[in-house]
Amino acid sequence: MEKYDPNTIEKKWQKIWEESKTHQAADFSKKKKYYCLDMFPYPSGEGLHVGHWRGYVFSDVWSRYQKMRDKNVLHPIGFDAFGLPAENAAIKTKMHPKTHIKETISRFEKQLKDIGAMYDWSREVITSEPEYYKWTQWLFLQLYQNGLAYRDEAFVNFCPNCQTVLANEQVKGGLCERCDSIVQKKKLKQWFFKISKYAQQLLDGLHKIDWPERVKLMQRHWIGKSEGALVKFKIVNCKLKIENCFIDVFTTRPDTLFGVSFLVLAPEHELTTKITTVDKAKSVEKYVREALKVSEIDRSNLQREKTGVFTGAYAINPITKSKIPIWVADYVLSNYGTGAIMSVPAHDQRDFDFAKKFNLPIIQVISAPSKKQKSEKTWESDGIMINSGQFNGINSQQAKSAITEYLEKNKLGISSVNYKLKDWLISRQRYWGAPIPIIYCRKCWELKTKNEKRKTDFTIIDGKEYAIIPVPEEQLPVLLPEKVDFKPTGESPLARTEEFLNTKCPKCKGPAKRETDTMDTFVCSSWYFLRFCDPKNKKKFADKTRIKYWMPVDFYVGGIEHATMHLLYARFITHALHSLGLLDFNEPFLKLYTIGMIYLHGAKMSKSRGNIISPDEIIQKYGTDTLRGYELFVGPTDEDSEWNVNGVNGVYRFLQKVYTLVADFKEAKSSVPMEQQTHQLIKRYTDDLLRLNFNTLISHLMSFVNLISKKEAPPTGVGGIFSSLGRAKEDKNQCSKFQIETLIKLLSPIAPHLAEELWQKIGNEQSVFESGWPSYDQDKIASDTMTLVIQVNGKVRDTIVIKKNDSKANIIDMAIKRQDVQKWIVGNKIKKTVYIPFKLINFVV
RNA sequence: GGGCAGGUGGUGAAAUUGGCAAACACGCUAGCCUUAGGAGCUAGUGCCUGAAUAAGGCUUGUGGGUUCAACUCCCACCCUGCCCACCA
Repeated sequence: MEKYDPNTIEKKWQKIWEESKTHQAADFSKKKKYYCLDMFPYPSGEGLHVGHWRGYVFSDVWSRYQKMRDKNVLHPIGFDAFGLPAENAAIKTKMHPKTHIKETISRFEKQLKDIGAMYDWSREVITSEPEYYKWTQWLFLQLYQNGLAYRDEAFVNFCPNCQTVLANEQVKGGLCERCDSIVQKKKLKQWFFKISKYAQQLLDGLHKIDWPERVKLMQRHWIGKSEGALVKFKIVNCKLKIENCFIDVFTTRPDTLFGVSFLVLAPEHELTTKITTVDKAKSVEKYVREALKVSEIDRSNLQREKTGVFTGAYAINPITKSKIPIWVADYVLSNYGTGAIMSVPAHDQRDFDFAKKFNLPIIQVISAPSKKQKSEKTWESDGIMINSGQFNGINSQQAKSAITEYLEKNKLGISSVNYKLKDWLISRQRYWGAPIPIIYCRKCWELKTKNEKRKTDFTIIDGKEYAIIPVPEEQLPVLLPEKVDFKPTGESPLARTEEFLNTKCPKCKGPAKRETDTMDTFVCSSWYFLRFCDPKNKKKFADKTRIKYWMPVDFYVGGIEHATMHLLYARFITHALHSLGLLDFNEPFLKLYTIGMIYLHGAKMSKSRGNIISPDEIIQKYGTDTLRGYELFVGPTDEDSEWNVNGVNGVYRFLQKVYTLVADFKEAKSSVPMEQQTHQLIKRYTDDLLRLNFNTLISHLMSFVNLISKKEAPPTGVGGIFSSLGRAKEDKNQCSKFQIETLIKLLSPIAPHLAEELWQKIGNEQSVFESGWPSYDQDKIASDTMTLVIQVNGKVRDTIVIKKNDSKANIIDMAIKRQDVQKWIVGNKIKKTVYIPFKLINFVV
């Protein structure tokens, strides 16, 4: 008996695959294309653990299946190599990020090659290579030239630990997504991408993509569309220019306009200081100063008591014409709506709390259904309008549009849509990223005529204006200099590098300064799937016809943590490039599959917790195929699962069993043993595969192998999925070639090395992956006899074997006569008989 | 506070979507083999009552409902995880 030696087999086949270039995808083919993509990893010094492997195995099984379905499969891999993790690790190990990343990538490459996946390594991309980031910079320029990238001063998120600003998406619950530090608000001049312009498109696009509902929902929430009205409140005794004497307010409840008893401005609101009366100036100034010091998490703490201060100013309610006070309070957010609200304490809990605390009037304008209303509470739902002049008596839902119409007619407001989605802040004060290809030129600014000086075209550095000059495309890439003191200080390390900072203006050829911030790594990863279509292209980000052939990605596999980061950014960039006429589709990923996390001892695997299982050791002991098998077997791939160290051995035992079964295989003398079961196996396996239930695939194979290695038929009715079909009576290892070939083919996506070896062993010269997917014959699955369950009052009392063509009356008669059935119905009258053909009979007594 | 998942043996889980709950594995028990076993093979293994391989009862978070029949559908509640969170 030969022994299963995974390490020899796996080395052998990996070498053969590599030498024959079998995994290289051909651009253009008569075959149908299939683009299956993993979210490419960022190489960290920690290496991959079995949790990371899960997704790679999953996508590879799917890719190999597609290949056996005769598709032209593109299954590429690369590295998201710029960014904080790499840079921080480099600082820690006192290495240059470039050297560090080189080492970690080569470690990752080895680990990824160990998977035995059908990656096309000839297309590998590394985002920190100039050949790649040249096009990331080019992308920036496309957006800039089309008004989709701009530099502006705003209150932004700053991580004091990472020493850089962050995008909204990278702040989770007031903490830095990377390092969990408390994020501070700072007013800074930064680069933004205008993702907000695409809010509606990004919302609409969700309808046409096959993504998990959970992810779509997260994106919908993040985009956060609200419909309502913008209402103008005129400021009383305003000393500003007349057009500035209004406070704009966004509300989703125009129906409550008669109930507005005061306005509240956010501390950051530009009018706050301008409208404050002299006698209140001191207290308002103090309040604003203190409010800006409070961190975002403290500020958004719901338990916190409301604070605020009166500005001394008043406004006019546009509909009631009554004079209402204007307050400042930090419960109003500056970055949502207009940064100012109309307060309706009777119908909003927050306004109610504020009104109670500062003793402000509460005006009820919607009557709640009598019983539901309690005196001390607000009523936030619909009801009948009261205290609302001509709108009294109608439903508050109708009042919404009626009042909005009234406002529009009288030029006091307009209906309006608001989104939570804010523009994407993409500049970073860190070293290890793609330099922003922008130059600031003082001379060009001075040369401009007065009416050419638009706000978007200049920036202020050290109190002086500079013209913003994009680096011309032919000068790309703007190389990231290597000799840099890259220690993060909150200011860009590149600003300390004179030879980078000082440059020549491409327009006027005079001395100029470079932008010294680098781009958020998420910019690099928001277009890499396009580069895989044509990774070596030196003239374009990718050739148009190649993109047309391969894109969009058919199947995208990765973690759910990117739901409102990478997956949103990549969609935005694709939508943007589409609107610029550079792509003829706008959704990059047709189908998305999210991988669940692997837990060990009830906790997420992580180095800091010390509960990491490394694939390397498992491979050494059991081989890659076993690990691949267990990664699937551990549980449903889209759910979190607990890793069981012993479970791996079960898969190993199974593969060993398959190996000996095939190695000792003697063709059966009898016609075709267990033909029916084999067809049934193909059906069950393929059905589960198509439903992406990969965790049950091996179970089916195990059941099948258990069945064919039985020596004798066990008594009928004993467990197992094939029990109703009877068992083999042939001697052990007397199989048909059909049976063995089917087994190997079905096993091949999961255990490709073993499958290739066994395929060769039974006399095939071509690869098993060229052999096509087995098909089943429905007629051969159907059986002449079936096991029918007999219930009495819903309880199983017996089973009988019936023939396909037995009549209903005949079957009921047979069933009723059974001893185990008689026992329960004797002496009772049968009230009802339920017969479900080929399934069961239920007698109700 | 809002939203979304999920809750099945000692463990990971399965159930063709309303039709035999616990497939397949892990673990455990017994036996065989072995100098030895963290190897292999064979058998058993949801829980309770029973000497039993007799017979019966119970069981999918809890409580109700619909149905001949519910892990599956409906209602209420409890617990766990995730996302968002003073978003006007």
